[in-house]
Amino acid sequence: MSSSDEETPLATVRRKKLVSKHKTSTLESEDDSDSNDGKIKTPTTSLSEEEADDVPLKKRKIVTKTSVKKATVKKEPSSQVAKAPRKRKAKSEEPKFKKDETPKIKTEDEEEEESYKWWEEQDLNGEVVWNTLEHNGVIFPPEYEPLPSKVKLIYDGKPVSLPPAAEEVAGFFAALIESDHGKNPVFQKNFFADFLEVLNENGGCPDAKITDFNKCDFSKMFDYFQKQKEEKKALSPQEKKRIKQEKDQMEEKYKFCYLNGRKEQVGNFRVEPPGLFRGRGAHPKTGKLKKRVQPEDITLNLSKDAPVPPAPEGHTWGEIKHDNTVAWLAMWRENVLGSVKYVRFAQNSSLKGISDFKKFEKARELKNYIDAIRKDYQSKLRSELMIDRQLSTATYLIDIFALRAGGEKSEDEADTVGCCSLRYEHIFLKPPNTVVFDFLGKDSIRFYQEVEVDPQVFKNLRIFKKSPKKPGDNLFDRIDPSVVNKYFQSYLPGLTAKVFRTYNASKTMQDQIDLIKNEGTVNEKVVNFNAANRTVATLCNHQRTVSKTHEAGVQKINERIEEMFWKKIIAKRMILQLDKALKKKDPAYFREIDDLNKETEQQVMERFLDKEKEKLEKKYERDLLKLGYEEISKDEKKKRKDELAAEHKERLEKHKELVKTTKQEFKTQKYEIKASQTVEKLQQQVEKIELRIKNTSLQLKDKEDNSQVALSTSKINYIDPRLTVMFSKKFDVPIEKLFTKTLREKFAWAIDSADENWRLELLQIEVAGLEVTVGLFQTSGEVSSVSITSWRLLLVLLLSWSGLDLLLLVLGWLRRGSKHTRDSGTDGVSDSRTDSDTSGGGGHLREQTWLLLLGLHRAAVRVVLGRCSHGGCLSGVGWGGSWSWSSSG
DNA sequence: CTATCAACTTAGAACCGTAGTT
DNA sequence: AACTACGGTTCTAAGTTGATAG
Repeated sequence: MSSSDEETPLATVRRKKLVSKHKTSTLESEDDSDSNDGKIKTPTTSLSEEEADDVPLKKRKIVTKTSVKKATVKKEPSSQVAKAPRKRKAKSEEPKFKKDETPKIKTEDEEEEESYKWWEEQDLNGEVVWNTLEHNGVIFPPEYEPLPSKVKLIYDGKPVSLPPAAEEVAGFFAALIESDHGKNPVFQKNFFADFLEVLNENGGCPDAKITDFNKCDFSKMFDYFQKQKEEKKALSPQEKKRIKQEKDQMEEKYKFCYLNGRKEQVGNFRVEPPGLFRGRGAHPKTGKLKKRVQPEDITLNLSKDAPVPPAPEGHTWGEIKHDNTVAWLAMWRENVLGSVKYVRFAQNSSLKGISDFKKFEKARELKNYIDAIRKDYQSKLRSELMIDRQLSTATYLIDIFALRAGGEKSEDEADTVGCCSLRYEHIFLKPPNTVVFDFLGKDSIRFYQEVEVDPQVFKNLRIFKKSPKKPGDNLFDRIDPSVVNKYFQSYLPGLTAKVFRTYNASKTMQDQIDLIKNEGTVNEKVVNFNAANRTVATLCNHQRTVSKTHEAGVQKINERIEEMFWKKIIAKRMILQLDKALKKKDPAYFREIDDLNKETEQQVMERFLDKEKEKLEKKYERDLLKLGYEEISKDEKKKRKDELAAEHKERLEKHKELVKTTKQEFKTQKYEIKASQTVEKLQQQVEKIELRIKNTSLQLKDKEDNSQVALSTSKINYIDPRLTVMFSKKFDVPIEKLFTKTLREKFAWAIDSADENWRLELLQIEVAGLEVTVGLFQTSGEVSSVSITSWRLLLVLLLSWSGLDLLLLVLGWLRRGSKHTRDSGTDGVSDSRTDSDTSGGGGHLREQTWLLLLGLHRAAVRVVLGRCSHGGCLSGVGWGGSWSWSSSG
């Protein structure tokens, strides 16, 4: 599994191994034959792992890691100063500034920051992420306010006093007693242990010796919190508004920072308040106390010459840093897991935008390599080297089923897995080639899929499960994410497992959008868009727990549908009652009357009547309550009260009447028909009801479809936003219907730069009868200095270029992104940039220069495309990944 | 090497405000 | 006009990844 193996041709590797050792990690190639698939011929099989040095990465989980690293909250800031920077590029502690840029900070009234378009900038690469950074630090949560003395924890039946610090912790739990966390035994145990610790550190409980969780009754505290919530809710709108305004005002200055002199938003400027750690799934540490973060725990990161924001009264900051190679403003170490928490820039900041853009460009680039990668892993599936089999099989799973990489996890985390950490028990093999995946992935979300796989993948999985492997053992014992990623990088620098998820998600979305017909109302188009979105979410296994109210909601809708159907039937019966002859004329129309059986009808009827009555009662209650708030004399109140009561009584009488007639009608099937209800009117009514049933059913289906699938995660993280923008423009759906305000801000770069023809594909053109796909690359200095003056293909040059034998250099002007076209290259580069000027979309791309580089290499064509933006470059892609491409012609 | 860690992205739950009913 | 279901926002946990320490 050493990387040198990968570099060397297989045969060589094998020979080497065979020489050095009798048993190797090779597979007999015969095992590919159908007759003994999965079985290894030689008894001294390479697969056996009695071979201690036959490189299984490690024996899973058996060795307990000395997890004694014990999340120490370091009290000494200096211990951290000592820590060397972990990035190679940050070798020197000195902040790096681009030579010609002097840090300067713009004054506030130069408010042009709104329109800053980083995507028109030249150089988005490089290790320095900021040149100047100024900010106001962080907001701390309010100090704890002890509960009123009457609100107490009940221990063993008696109210007891607690020192404020312990009371606070008890309160954290009390607030959760009704939730799933509060009922979770692990949560309870962890909470109680930490609670006791805090209690004892603070002098203990004066009234009782608290030792038993089960003797604790938190309900009084819980009730108090509930009451407080209600009081807050009951405040007048003006009061609420005032409070909010005050809060906003005090937070205002923390919301923004100055990044390279431009005002940009800060993301999470509030320090996380203390509380109980809410680990997901079966997390061993769930319920542990997350301690209050002090200013002394916090490291600030800002420009050397930026003013250091004052620490809260009586406090000092833990440390002040000036590291401009990282993108955080403040950090602290959290005590439960010992991990670091950062204060970062907001999603709409340029820095976030840049890395988002790069992410999607990288995924787009993968498109040019995916065929080769697939071809490669297909053949590697039969490799004689165990590591190659595992590598190719893992790649298959990552590519086809969008699995995550699956890094190893420690004992004190929830037991969840991804591709490389899949274990024996996570897959079931059903011959001939069906695999059932059943495991918990990130956030303990279940991944369950029964799928058919490539026969060779099936064979390999069977080999990976072969005895003596048993439950608990890793399926992939010779690879881990770093091995897999290294393998990916041999195709394309920067290619990692997660890029596959991004790529496949965006590709799926584009394919789905391509299937949508441009017709119907805007709302219908949005529904179609969401359906496409949903296929992506399903691919990525983005789930949400079915809300507690879901079941009830569905039932409610179903009941509504039943009720509508019932009313429809009644209308039809009335029609017949008015004109019996109609039944003969149109029997189909009346057939469904028989679909409603007696029992169901009675149920529906009774439910309807009950509901009606309930409505009356509710209204009465509300009216009384409202009366209570009114500021009028007592006498007046009494009078009104009596009036309401009388009114209510009257309504109840009416209802009784309704009950009687309805039941009568049900029994006799004879209906009281008002004069206004003619056959025609009734038929109209039926139509109306039918439409309502249809709509409600659609709504129900949507609700069901969306109940378990979360669309937002894929929309935010996986689907190239330019696809959404393309959809918006092509289908004339306002972008507001597809992106919320925050998403529009986050994806401003996409909204600005994509048009209705935007595609993931990077230009297809035809050169000398060869159809070629052209990819993106990063321009080097020489190329970016080429200037171009026409939008048509300008020149075709033959020149030699670093590493490529022959190069066909095509320079062209392209209008806004590449256009996908199969039959004609020049079309792809075509005209119509005039209308883009009026569209107001993004004029800047007019300036954009496209550079196409086609490398001709023997019968194959090496293809690269450079895209330079006015002398600068947008993409972050290097040369290294160019590869042979056989023409489709 | 291997284990660990910093720094970043991705994730669902909780919370909150409001649009769309009834 | 009140209520409530819902969408949107906030919060913070849980991943990935590549560098580095030992």
